[in-house]
Amino acid sequence: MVGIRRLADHLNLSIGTVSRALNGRPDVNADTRARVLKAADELNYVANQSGRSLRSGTTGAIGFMVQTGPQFNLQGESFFTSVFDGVQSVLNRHHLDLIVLLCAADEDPDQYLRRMVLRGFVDGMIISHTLRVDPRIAFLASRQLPFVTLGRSETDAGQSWIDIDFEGLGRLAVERFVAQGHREIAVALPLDDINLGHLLHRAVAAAMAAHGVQLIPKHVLRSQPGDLGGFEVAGRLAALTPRPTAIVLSDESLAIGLYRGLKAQGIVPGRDIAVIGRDSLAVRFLSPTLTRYGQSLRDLGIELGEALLRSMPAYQAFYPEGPVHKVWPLEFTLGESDGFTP
Amino acid sequence: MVGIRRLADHLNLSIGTVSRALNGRPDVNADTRARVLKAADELNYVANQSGRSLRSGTTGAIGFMVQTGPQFNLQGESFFTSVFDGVQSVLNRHHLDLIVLLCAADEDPDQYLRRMVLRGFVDGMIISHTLRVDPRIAFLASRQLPFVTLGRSETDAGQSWIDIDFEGLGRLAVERFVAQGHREIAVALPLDDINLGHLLHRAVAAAMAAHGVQLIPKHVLRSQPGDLGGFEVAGRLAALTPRPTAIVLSDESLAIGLYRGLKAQGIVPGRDIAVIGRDSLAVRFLSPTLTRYGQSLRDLGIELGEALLRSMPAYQAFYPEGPVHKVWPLEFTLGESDGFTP
DNA sequence: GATACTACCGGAAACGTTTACGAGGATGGC
DNA sequence: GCCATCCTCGTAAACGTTTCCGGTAGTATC
Repeated sequence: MVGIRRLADHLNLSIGTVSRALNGRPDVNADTRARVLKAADELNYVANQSGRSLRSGTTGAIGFMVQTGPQFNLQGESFFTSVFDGVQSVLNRHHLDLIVLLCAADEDPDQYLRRMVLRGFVDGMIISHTLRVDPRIAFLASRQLPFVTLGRSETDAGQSWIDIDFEGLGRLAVERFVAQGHREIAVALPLDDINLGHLLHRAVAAAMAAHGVQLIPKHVLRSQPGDLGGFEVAGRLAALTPRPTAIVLSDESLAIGLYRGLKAQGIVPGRDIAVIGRDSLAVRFLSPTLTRYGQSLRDLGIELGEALLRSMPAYQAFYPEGPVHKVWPLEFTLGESDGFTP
Repeated sequence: MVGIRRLADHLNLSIGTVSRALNGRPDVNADTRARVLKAADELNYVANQSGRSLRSGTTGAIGFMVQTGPQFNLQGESFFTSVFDGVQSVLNRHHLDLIVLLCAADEDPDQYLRRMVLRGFVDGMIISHTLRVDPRIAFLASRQLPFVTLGRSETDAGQSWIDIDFEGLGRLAVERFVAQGHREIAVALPLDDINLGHLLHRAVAAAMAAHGVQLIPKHVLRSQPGDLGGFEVAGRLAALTPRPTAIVLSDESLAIGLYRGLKAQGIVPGRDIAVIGRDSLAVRFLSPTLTRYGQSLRDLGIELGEALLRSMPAYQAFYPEGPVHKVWPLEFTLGESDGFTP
């Protein structure tokens, strides 16, 4: 292991000068800097991260916490890789690296976040899957660690957030349904207190009410995300009498299981029921094609990365100050699944 | 920020004693230890990771490097979350945390690994997507960092590896095909030099030769992974004259795009062509159902985690010594897609 | 030619922790 | 009563880096 001391000895310089040269400080001669960089490359010296962090208090890494496990199986995935890609492209411009912290399904997310933050690996955090009331936000704020959330929350610590337009999804889907004559409209929501479920629920109810239709409590179908949840929803949907004639889905991959479940019941989307869902790679291959709302996840990731940098003092020279609150616009894709009219 | 010094002052102890108490060293009184733990909890003291790593040379984190980006989009995902889950369950038993390092598609994997390792975040590494000749293995070995690979490689540094049985996949698929009378058999492989492609290719050719059938070079279809690759393969498959009557797929999600592409050509799996693929969550909902080989990915992850711990000196008291080389057994699932006989 | 200033560099402290070493008291055996 | 042993704890030296501070030249100013 070659440290800065050996590098300095090799160059007949002091470690202070070597450090300054490597870190681009102004008070070092251009020639010596070149010499130092050359020698560092030859001896392939790399600064020890622990030493550096200990002294400077920064690590150069940003954490992105996601939840995983059986119930989040297919769901978050093509989703997250696109978002990661966008975030990374921003961070890399500033020599920051993204590390993904995945909380296992059997672990408490609050505890997990706490542990990872206190470990001191990261200079900033991005958290997703925000709950309507989310203790993680208060914790991060209390630690004064820069962070942003993917998803709004009613717990507000003044942080930036970027979110998907679940309210728009609910409103637009309902308006399509109502215009086609539907009155028995259902909505599939997550089980837990994740905020997007609340937003979608409220938006659907409001849009229906605005058209003089009522959202029946029995038509609010809560389930696990992913294909299994969708399958289960299909069963419960088929058992309802009268059966709803239309349904809007909260989760990207609910549609897959829903189609499978409906098929088992002899119900064909677009012929026997109208379905509007969210876009993802997997649902693009459903037949009949799904009518859906999506968004550019890579761009969303870029926005997320920039919002984080805004909140980090070291980078506020590059980005305008102040928190970002942005609801990402929806992109509509017409499919065959909402062709059915009652 | 409360450090060990403030904690020691508060307890009227020396920082040495406090450190020993917290780290479970034997030479500290049981009462004082209890006192220390209590105070640490109350003042919610958490050891600074940089200081600890600097002194002890360990971080308590294990890295799992995966590649992402457009061409790895849907593919690796339900796959990896299951593997991660297994790895994590092992590591957590020893208070190690898993952090996921994802290499963007536009970055050189060797450079990325190098950077992350030299950053000094991790005590050990798991790498996947092993190439037939993989410089990362030599690099990790030269750094003497404990590591294991998910996937064999011809670059051998004596490390442990766990792999999926691609040779079995090729052999068993071919045997099924041949028994059904197929002679024009194709195989879909990855584009790059990833070792699994080589293994599958060789196994298919050998199994066919053993039955007096020849693998025609034009029937080796190389493509990107994922649904897009599968779609492309379908087009090239349909263009071949005479068209192969059977195909075996290397990638978990090729089947999705393949089905879509075949459908566009009016070719139905199980009726016009026999298809055998690999299992994943997404392919389970194809229609006609896919005949496929899979494996318990969570168990594979557990094995992977244990293999890594074996190679770390600090944990060799818990696990038997020596490298692990394990080819994971296949689980067969009969579907409708290989029902076609020429 | 004295002063002021600049450019560059060395010295040394500090970051927070672990751990080798030794000191002190208590205990035990003879 | 003495020596050996054990238990418990304090002291201090590391780990590798960054950064403040001061010092030495050299140059410019008058």
